[in-house]
Amino acid sequence: MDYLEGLNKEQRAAVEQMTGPVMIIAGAGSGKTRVITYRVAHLIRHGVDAFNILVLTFTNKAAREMRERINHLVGPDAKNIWMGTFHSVFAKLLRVEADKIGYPNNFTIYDTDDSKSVIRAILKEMSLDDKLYNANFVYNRISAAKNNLVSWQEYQQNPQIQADDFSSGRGHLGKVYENYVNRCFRAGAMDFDDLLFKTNELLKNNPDVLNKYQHKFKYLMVDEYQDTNFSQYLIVKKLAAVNENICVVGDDAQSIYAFRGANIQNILNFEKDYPELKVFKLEQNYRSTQNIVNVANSIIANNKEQLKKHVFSEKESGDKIKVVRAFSDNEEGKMVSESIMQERSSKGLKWNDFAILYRTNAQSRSMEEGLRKLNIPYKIYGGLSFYQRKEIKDLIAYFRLTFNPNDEEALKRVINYPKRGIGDTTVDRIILAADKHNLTPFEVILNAGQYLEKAPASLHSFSTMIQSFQVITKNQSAYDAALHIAQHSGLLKDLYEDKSVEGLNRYENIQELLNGIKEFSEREDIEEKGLDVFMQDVALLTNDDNDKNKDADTVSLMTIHSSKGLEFPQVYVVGLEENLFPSQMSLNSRSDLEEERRLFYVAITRAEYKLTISYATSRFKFGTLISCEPSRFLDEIDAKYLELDFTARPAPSGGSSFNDERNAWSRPSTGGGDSFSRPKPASPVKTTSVLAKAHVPSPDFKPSDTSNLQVGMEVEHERFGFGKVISLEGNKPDIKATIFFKEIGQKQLLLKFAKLYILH
DNA sequence: AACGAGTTCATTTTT
DNA sequence: TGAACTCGTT
Repeated sequence: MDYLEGLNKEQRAAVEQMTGPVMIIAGAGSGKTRVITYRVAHLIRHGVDAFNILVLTFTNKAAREMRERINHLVGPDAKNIWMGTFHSVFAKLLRVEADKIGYPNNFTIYDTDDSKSVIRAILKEMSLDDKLYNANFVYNRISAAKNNLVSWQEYQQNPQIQADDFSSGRGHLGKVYENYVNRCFRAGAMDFDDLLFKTNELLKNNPDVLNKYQHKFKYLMVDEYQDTNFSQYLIVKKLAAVNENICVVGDDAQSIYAFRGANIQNILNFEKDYPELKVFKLEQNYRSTQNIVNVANSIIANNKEQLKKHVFSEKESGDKIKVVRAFSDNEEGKMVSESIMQERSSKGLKWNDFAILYRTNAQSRSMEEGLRKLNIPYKIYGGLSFYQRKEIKDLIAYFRLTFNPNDEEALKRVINYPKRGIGDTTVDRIILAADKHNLTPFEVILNAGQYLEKAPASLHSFSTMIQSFQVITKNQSAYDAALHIAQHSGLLKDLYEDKSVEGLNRYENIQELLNGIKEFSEREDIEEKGLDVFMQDVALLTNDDNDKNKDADTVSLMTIHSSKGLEFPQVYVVGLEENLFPSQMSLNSRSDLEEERRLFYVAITRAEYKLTISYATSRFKFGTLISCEPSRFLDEIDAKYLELDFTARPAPSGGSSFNDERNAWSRPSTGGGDSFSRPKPASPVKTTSVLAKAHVPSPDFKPSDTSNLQVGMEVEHERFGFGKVISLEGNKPDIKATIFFKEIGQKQLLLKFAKLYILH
């Protein structure tokens, strides 16, 4: 068992505890992934069948990484382990068992945009105030309900929830929830939360199914357990109920997804659920210097809710943490870039050794600018992923529609893109008819003549096209089918004809997707490689699937959230300002603020030996310059670990004690004192439209019937004023009139739209 | 039906 | 700043 040699005592004990309920509390940098992968390897070496192991992670990346490492330890057997994110594993399971819950097994997975779009449509149909019923708000509310396994029926019956909704004037939320669920069901679609919600439903209502998977998954492991929500918690609990070989790994200090329903209580519940529980604490940090670990500890000590543990490092104490102040977000980017440039050359490092971490994606811009100016290669992780780009979603919508014509969001997306003369009015009529006859929109289109008053021929050719795609996908490889659809939908041509820079880019992205599909169809390691199989994973893929130049030497830029689990020799955490980090949204409750603090903890503990923190005293937000206060988190760090670098601007007269430094955090003295206080002019000059100086129509202005309009007549136009008809051309409804207006000159107007009052 | 100009509004984090 | 939506013109 040579591989056990590389583990410390606690790690090894955790690995060797193969049966029964196990909880591993793993401090940052304590070798958590190592323990999980070794533990899996250990199980397999002790005769556990890989088919009986289920490993659940939070991100695709973690799953991939783990699979690679396990593969390395145990060889090809690794591929028989069920390993993946909660969402992907249970999506797979649901596809097998779909019929038990009345879903087709080719169900579509709606992403957040799709879900919100459905909600918007419902709100519109119910004519609810879209301020009060903001789609984002409604989505989050429904999502929270699902994550807590509250069905729409329960939602509507729960007095507490109803009281809440009524008191906030949103008494219809329960009905919206109901309609949303039904609409998704009709479309054969599940949203992200459904993948877990429906799994619970499935396991609850089908004892035989539950039994089957309880015996299949004899050994369960859950990574990042602190990030699980109630829905996930319950699935795990149910699956583990027979064998109770369940091992969860987590760190309460790194719980940063409560906003998405994650519940720290799950760790506490865990102890209650399994009295036999064995707990292992991994407290030695192998990643960072003592200074960094100490700073992290001093930050997290401000949180009330946490499990007791003592993370320590035996590495050297290392450099102090550098704090940099800039006077603007752009300067912050510049200073960080210069620092990276300098560190790299003086220490002979690679770009790879650096990461810039920020709270919000929007902050990447000023960083990018700084890096670009110095020609520093960088890569942004996260942000909007490849699969979220419009053109990619468009093509994928065609694929989706081909496999599931009931997919309403896909339908709405492509029915008139590229333009084929099926406008909003027609689409509205289709949906209306679908509601009325209890059909799916696609079924209405198929029988347009029967259900619609007037059915444009374009509808028929559209449905014929989709049906032809269905035939193609049955008979051709994923790549050939995808290419065929891209071409025959007209999408490729439409993009090709757009010669703008962005258009070119979009075209290339489509090519890239097609290449990805080609690679997929040529894979040796899987049996089924139809386009439908490719599609099953797409909705769950995120940022870094097509990571071609993974090994390129670049500086990494990402949000702190997506940095979890990673490490870099040198880390820059930027934007340490009140209302940004901690985020404005977190200031209302203690628990939200504590989550921000844990986020800061995560950021700090990414660094191996050098950590730089920066903030700006002013920054652009929503296009306007605002002045910023340094973050309260800075005050929470013991000053003895810090090295202030305020060289960019003269610091105010230097106080020597730490408390005096509170002033030093603040704005550098840029001469006149509060130069940032009111950058806005007193009068917010409202952009008065051109209408301001337009013609004011006569008080009794009303449009005349213009069907008998003649050349030479004098007319009044609501905005263009008085004029004379010069000529008339065209026929039937498209008559175009050339009119000379006194005030603004000659204009051409289409009579069917123009509102004209005939004077004589 | 399609397009363009203007307006409003929101920005935390991700499967 | 920008995406998403509305409104008016062709």
